Amino acid sequence: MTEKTIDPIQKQLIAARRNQILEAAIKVFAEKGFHPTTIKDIARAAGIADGTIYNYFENKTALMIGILDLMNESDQRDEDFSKFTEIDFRTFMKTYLQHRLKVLKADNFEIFRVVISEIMVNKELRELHYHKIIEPTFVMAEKYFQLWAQEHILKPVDISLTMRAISGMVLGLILEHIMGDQTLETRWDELPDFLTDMILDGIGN
Amino acid sequence: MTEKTIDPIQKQLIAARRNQILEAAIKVFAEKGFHPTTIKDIARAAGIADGTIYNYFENKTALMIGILDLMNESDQRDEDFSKFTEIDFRTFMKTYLQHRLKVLKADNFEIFRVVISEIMVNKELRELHYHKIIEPTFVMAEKYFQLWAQEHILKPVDISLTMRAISGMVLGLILEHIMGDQTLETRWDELPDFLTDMILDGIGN
Amino acid sequence: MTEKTIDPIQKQLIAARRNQILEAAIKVFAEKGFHPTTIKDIARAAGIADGTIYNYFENKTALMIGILDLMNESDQRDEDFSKFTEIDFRTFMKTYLQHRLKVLKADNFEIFRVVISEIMVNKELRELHYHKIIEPTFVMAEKYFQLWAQEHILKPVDISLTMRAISGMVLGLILEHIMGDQTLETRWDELPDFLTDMILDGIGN
Amino acid sequence: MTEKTIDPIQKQLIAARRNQILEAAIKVFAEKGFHPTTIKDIARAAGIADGTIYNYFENKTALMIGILDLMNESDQRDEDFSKFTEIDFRTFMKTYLQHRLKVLKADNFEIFRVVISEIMVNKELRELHYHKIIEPTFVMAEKYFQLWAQEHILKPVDISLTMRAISGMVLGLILEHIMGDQTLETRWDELPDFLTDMILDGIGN
DNA sequence: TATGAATGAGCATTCATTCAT
DNA sequence: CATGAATGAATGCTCATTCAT
Repeated sequence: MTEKTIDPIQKQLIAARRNQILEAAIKVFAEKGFHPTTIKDIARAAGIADGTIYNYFENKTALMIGILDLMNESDQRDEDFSKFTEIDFRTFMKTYLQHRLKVLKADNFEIFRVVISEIMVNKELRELHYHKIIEPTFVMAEKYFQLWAQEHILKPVDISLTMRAISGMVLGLILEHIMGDQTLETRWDELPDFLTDMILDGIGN
Repeated sequence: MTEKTIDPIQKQLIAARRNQILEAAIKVFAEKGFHPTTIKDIARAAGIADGTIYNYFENKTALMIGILDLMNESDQRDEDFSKFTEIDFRTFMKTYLQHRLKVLKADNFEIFRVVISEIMVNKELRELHYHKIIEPTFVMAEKYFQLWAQEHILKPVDISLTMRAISGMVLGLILEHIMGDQTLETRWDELPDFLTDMILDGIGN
Repeated sequence: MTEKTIDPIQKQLIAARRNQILEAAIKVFAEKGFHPTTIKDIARAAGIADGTIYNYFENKTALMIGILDLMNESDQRDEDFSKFTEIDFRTFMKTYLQHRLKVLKADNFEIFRVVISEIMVNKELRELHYHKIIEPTFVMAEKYFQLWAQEHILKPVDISLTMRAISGMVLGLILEHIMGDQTLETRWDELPDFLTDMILDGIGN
Repeated sequence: MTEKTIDPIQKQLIAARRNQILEAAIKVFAEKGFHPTTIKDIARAAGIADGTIYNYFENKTALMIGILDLMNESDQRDEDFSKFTEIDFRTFMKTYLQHRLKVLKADNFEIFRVVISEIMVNKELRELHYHKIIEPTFVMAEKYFQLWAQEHILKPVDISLTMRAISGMVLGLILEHIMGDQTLETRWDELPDFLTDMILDGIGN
């Protein structure tokens, strides 16, 4: 009997409540991990009732998906390769790495650990993550690499594998950091410069 | 009054039973993941009673630790850097990468996913893994890198970060593969050669 | 933003549900004993789900504590020594013993057995019982005994030990009854008179 | 095929092993209580294998029965009323109470707690205890009380209830001690004299 | 829409007892 | 008779989810 008018104010309220819940979920997941966290934990952290969460998310996994979307959005908000076509490749690389490695600073350290862990093990999350984050990134990056290759800024390398190697290196370093490596924790800020040189010049004599 | 001699036959029986259980655990964890797997699942897969598992492992997490040890052992059995000091660095790098990337072929694909996921999120496992696997590897590798640096086979790079970047790259590529990247699955065998060139020569012109 | 006012109706509902569960627990504990009784037994007897019990009691032991509290409350409701100061001591003694020994009649026979048994063996229950029931009783009784001693109604006996001897006698007789003594079961109602004479006059010539 | 000759040496060995097990059981039960103690605990304490216990005792409850028998035996070894007929009643009472209250000193404090607790709740133990310990004691004691009554050492009281009141008082005081009463713990040794006077002379003026 | 009490399936773990060696 | 590995039934407790109010 209720009209299905799309009330924009309603929409905003819903979005606000969703965010409130997601922020609470991020906080608690980061502290306790995905499995040990209960819906009650999240509800308490959000200052609402357990049941209310189910008005905005289908189930516990949907919260993870929501968090993933949030991360994705913030990535896309930040990421803008277009301005880099003009500047030189070394500067681009440094800036890109700086940006990618910065996510681990501040508070998102722990939630990253939890999200990646769950992605690895949950097929639904994994596919979502791949299609909404990994794949588009590769597709877009490929265009730039082709451009740079054409302009002989890069060697005529295999772009597809190169991209995967570089992004893999970033991911792997983040993981090593997450795993507790002290060296990386101490020297994290040196990485953008160091990696850029290594990627562009190699380590062999 | 019978002496508590350590019966070698007993020892073998115990080791055999432990392996029987661990193999069952690997099989079921790989299929269903760590959390969704029940002790009953593992017992059934091993053809024994639930309780028997607890004669050999303190709890469910101890099974993960056992699997980690197994992987570690098989790594150490395979790994022998000593023969490499003589041959040239490019060959070494290819061989090393071949070896490291090979683990994902065969059946250990899925269990890898599960083990890494759990390591990320379980402090006990994480620390164990770091101290028994990561750290020793870095310590040993560092010696070789220093040697190569002295002989000017390498540029005078920062060894500590270089090692972490390379191993991170391997780890990251494995993860990207695990995450479902089709390109990596198809072209996995090209990686040793490709990565070696990239690491030694860089991609910049 | 809604105030967390303590809704009196909520409070009553909670109290009602607690009592419902406790009554079921008393019933089943009395029939089967504490250890042999399962949470499922109690839930079934209360006509609710297993999990619901844990919304009102932290664990199985907390049910015992709840029962103890219930007994304590009913004791305190009944017990009123104040009216006795005026009347003669012999009458007081008879009335007191009548009251104390009455608890074993009606249905509380079996639950008493179970509760005392568990108190003896569970430190938490034991200390709770001592501080909430035994100790206050002794403190209050001591005042009356001192009064009677001052008025030379009593011999100048050691009040502290006297109280313990009398209450011990009551407890011991209850236990002997519980243990299955037929004589006590048959002649239970004679005890108040009999014990009063014995305590006041002694049995020696 | 084995001969059923009653080998007296065999018999002694069996008795020795039984006692070894019972002593271990007493030790561990006293420490941890009946239910929390496992057969493995007892086996370890006795320095034998789990299964061996089942060659001497049918099940865990049979161990309790064995302990009860042991206590009973030691009681009967100590108890000899015959020498008391000659001496005066007051001395008899003191000696009897001294003996009965002494059991709580030394180590049998904790095991007493556990045994009584289990007797209260286990029908088999309860009936055994009543018929093998309580009843015979009452029967024997009744004879002496009748003698003393005939000789006008006692008032013409109801012997049956008197006995139960006195033994109940002893039991009750033991329980109050067990429950943690500090006064009784401190002044335990005063009880025989105090109780004797109270029982013989009463507390009323 | 918000609530939070009720639900009940689900699971790790324990442990008395058995029995082949 | 001694052993102790194997058994598997049994259970307290958790928690995602539902739904009446």
